[in-house]
Formats: sequence, structure tokens, C-alpha cells
Amino acid sequence: MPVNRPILTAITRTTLTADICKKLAGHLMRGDWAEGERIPAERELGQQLGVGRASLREALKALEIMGMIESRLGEGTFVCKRSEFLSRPLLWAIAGSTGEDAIELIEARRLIEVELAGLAAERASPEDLSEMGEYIEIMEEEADRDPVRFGEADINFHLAIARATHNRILPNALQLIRNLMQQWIESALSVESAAHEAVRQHRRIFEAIVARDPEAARASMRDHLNAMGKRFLEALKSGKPQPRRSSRPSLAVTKP
Amino acid sequence: MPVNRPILTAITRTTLTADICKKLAGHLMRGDWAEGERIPAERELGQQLGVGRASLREALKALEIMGMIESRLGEGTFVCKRSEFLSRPLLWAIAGSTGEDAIELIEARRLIEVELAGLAAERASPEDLSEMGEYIEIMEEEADRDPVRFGEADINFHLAIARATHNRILPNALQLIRNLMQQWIESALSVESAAHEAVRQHRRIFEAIVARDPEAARASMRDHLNAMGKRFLEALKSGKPQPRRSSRPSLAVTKP
DNA sequence: ACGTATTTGTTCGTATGTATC
DNA sequence: GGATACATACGAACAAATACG
Repeated sequence: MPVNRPILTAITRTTLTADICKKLAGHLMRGDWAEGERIPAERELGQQLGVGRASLREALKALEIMGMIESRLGEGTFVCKRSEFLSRPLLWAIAGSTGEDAIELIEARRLIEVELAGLAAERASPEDLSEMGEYIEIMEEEADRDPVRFGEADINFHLAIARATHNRILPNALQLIRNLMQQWIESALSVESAAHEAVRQHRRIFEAIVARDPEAARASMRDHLNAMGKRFLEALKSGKPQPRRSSRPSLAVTKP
Repeated sequence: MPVNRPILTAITRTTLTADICKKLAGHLMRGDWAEGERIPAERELGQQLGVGRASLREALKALEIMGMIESRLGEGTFVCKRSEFLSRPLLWAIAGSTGEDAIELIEARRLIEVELAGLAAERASPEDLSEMGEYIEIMEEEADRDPVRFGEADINFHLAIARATHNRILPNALQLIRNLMQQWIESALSVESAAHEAVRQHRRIFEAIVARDPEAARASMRDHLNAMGKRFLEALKSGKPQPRRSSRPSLAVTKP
């Protein structure tokens, strides 16, 4: 006879790695280990948990991918800042192919960032604003000098806007997309002398946010990303047909 | 004297695991292995790549977390559907799920989906439209009957809109957010009898997209998500204070 | 400046439980 | 039931990078 409510439910087989992962993630989230602190060495940890080093390492690798921990050869394994927990998706190893991806990434970025700018205009605190202002100043100083520092300030400005929404999900989403775009950004944009144009656009965005004008913030962000996206695709087509793939290891950590 | 353009740039150390991950991800994305197909056994793969099994397994585990592959004990390792590639972040479900996150998730979802609806109104193909229509019909049929099937159609409708943007990044972003919300969705929304209200709102969105009216599509999507978000938070506060946390194993695979 | 200890990175051999035929 | 193929898991060992005395 068929039973509607079977006493025996199918058991779910879990792998050791998954269990380890869950346990460690719990400790990480509960804060049993402080940010930046070193967690016990692999051998020691494995002994405490009663598992082999291979299984433990697979779990640690999983946590590393999620941006919860970071392993440094010869040093140990360290707890990441909570703010980075979801923000380092080395997933972008995936998006390693055709130029079509670039178009879609640019579009996704524009879609999200335009709204981010609008939200930031409504919610930015004085601290958020002064932070954005600092990055703009750096960009103006470095526009004709160090393209690397200019690029950093550029990214930081956009992330500051994301943070100013006071929503922890959205900065992560943006960071994810930027990581995905990174392989093209380096080769294309740094060479271009779009710096001064970018500074002007950034300043317009900033002023709109300061003025608490969401619509103007959206519009200026949209203009900025349209212009940059255009430049970007041109550089991609003409100059360097292939995005540099091999330079950065897929799982390697982008240190702040 | 300081050098502006140093000849020597810092070398980036790559781990074997990362390289394997990258290589396999490339093959996966290029479609060298078909969806659902079995990839070579661990030992064989390791031999072909010239790497040890431990390193290979760490890479495979990483790919599994990203939802690109799925390994079944005793059977082998299989390629997931591309549509699931980024959509299985079960692990982040662990990551802090206090009530505040719910608000931020709802907001992030609204921000993205409103724009998705607008883009879909501009780009949806006839096939996209008929797919959306089917899901709406299912929702109408199941509104008073099977809440599970209703919920599925609901999700599918929203994903169909995302797909209609013809951008592969955006549906993944949406799916990710929905996965993050899953723990609350189950406990809260299925109980509510918001079905008929939801159907009306869905139909309005659908009609705006069919009419190729981006602004109306955005507005109706915004209304819909505002209403649902409100309902959602109320159910969260009053009814079930704690989201069900422990039910789903962290790394275990949710089979379709 | 040098060597030693510690730690992660990597490989190999082996054993076990599971699924398919 | 038996045979085969496979993922899972352990332990030992060496390599490479780092930290510290």
C-alpha cells in the first residue's frame, strides 16, 4: 500500500568537503576568528576536525573562492574582511572568451551603475560624499601622471558610489562585474588618454549626487558609461584583438 | 632616483589549481564538452593535463561551486547546463542571513529587475513573448491550486524577462539574487494568498513589454516588486522571525 | 647574511563505498 | 552476484615560499 507520509525520507548524502565547508563558514560568520587573523595551519586544523588534509584543502579552496579566506604560501591562511566576503568572485575565469561578452558586461555595468548613482544621490552620507571627493581629486592629480593610480581612483570612486547606497549587495554586484571586465580594462583603457574626459564626467556625477538630484545623477552616469563603453569597444576592435588572458591567474587574489 | 615606469613588474604567482580551473573553464565555456556530457575521469584527466589528482580535485571542486560541473559519486563528473553556470551559489546562503539582508536583497532585486523589464520591452523576440505568455497562463491556472507550480511559473516569468534582454550576464545576476532570497521565499510568500494580485501585476508587465513600452514596463515592474516586497517584509516580521537556515546542506547540489 | 622551522603547494599510493552493466 | 569504473578519502612525502632567530 502506498503511504502518503513516508516515515523514511531519502537520506541526503553529503560529502566531507561540504561538511567541513559548512562548519568553517559557520565559524567565520560567527566571528570566532577575527578579520585578518590567521587560522590554524592545514595539518593542525585537519587533526582537530579529524579529517584528511586533501578534504580540508578542497573545503578551504571553496571558502577562498567565496572570498572568505585567503591562503598565502609559506605564511598561512587568513580571514578576509567581512566586506570582501562575497566580493571577490574569481568566477571571472569563466567569462574568458569572445568580444560579445565585453558588450554584455558593459551593458550590465551600465544598467546597475546608473541606478546606483540615483540611489546614492538620495542616500549618501556626508562621509560618503567626502570620500568620493577625495577620489576625484586624486584622479585630477594623476590624470597626466600615473595611469595605474588614476585607474585605482577611478574604480574607488565608482565603488564609493555603490557603498553610498548603504546596500551591501549592490557593491558586491558591481565589484563582480568589474572583476569580469578586468581582463579588458587593463589592456584597453589604460592606454587611452581618456583621462581628462573621464574626470569631467566623474565630476558631473559627483555634483549631481551632492545636489541630491537622482535624475541628474542617473543621466550623468549613463553618459559617462556610454562614452567609456564606446571608447572601450573601439580600442578592443582596432588595437588589441585578443584580451590578454594568461597574465592573471584565475584564482589568484586581487589584493586591495 | 625614482622610476616612473619600472621595467620589472611584479610577477604573479599562479597556483596549479588556478591554472587548471582556468583551462577547464575555458573548455566548458567554449563548449568543447556538451551540456550534460560526462567529462573524463579524474585520473585520466589528471594524466592528460599532467597534474596530480589532488590539484585537479581542488579545481573541480571550485568549478562545482560555480555551478559549471556536477560530480556524482560512482558515476563521474558532468557538465551542467550553461544556464546554471553562475546560478548555484548555495554557499552564500550561509553568509549572514539576518533580517537586514532581506531588505537589501529586495532592493537589489528591484533595482535590477526594473531595468530588465525596460530592456526586455525594447528587445524581446516573438519567442520570448510567447514564453512569457505561457508562464502567465500557468500562473492563472494554478493561482488557486498548486502554490508550488505557481511559484515556479512566477520565477520562470521573471527569468524569461531577463533572458529577453539577450544579455547573458543579467539573468545570472537575477538568479543569484533569487537564490539568496530563497530561504525567505519558501517560508513566507507561498503561504500568503497574494497570488491573484501577483497575476494582475504580471499581466500588466507583460502587456507593457508586448506593447514595446519600456517606461510602462519599468513602472509596472516597480509597482509589482514594491507590493511584493512590502508583503514580504510584513510576513517576515510577524509570522516567522527566523529564516530556516539549517535545512539545506551547504555544498550539496540541488538537483533539478 | 644565513640557516632553520613553519606553512602552503603538489604528487603519489592505497583503500573504500557506490553506481552501472 | 560479480566485474568494472568512478568519486571519495586518508596518509606520507617532497617542493617552494616565507618568517624568524
